[in-house]
Amino acid sequence: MKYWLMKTEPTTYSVDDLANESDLTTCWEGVRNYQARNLLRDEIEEGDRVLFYHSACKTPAVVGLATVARGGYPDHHAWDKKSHYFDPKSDPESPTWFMVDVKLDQKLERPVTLAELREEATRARSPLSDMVLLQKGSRLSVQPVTKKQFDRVVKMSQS
DNA sequence: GCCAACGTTGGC
DNA sequence: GCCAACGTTGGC
Repeated sequence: MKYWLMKTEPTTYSVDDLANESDLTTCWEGVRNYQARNLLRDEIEEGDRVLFYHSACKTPAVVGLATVARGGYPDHHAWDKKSHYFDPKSDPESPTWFMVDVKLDQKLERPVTLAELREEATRARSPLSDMVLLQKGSRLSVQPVTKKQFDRVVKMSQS
């Protein structure tokens, strides 16, 4: 099992939106970055765990835990001309873009803010010290986290 | 709203 | 293949 962090802008799609889905599940469509695409297509599998992160908002934070409900499959929005995510270069015969399904396990009791993550990362031997999210210039919308990082973030949400 | 960092595009 | 211009991300 692997661990990931997925970013979403809450004004576009928030953890509450996911909580309001009838089956607590949504497809993670619209990723249009090749590095993230490769993860979605090749690495992310059913059962993997996800930190659900709110970005580009007043208080960026990990706000929920989710599980991958379906591994990588073609993002059909790419060839829907009416979709915001339409991409004329993506061919249904050989899809360019992929997505996964994620299911919400729980909203965190307490969001773990980016500021707290940064602070924790400065502590000696913190598992967060090499967290991708905290690296300068990092803006991958789907990124790997280690089990230790995942567990630490969960623990921070409980204290 | 600003701006640094990064990714993509396209002329050459 | 280089690189300038442009677009996007996302913290602050």
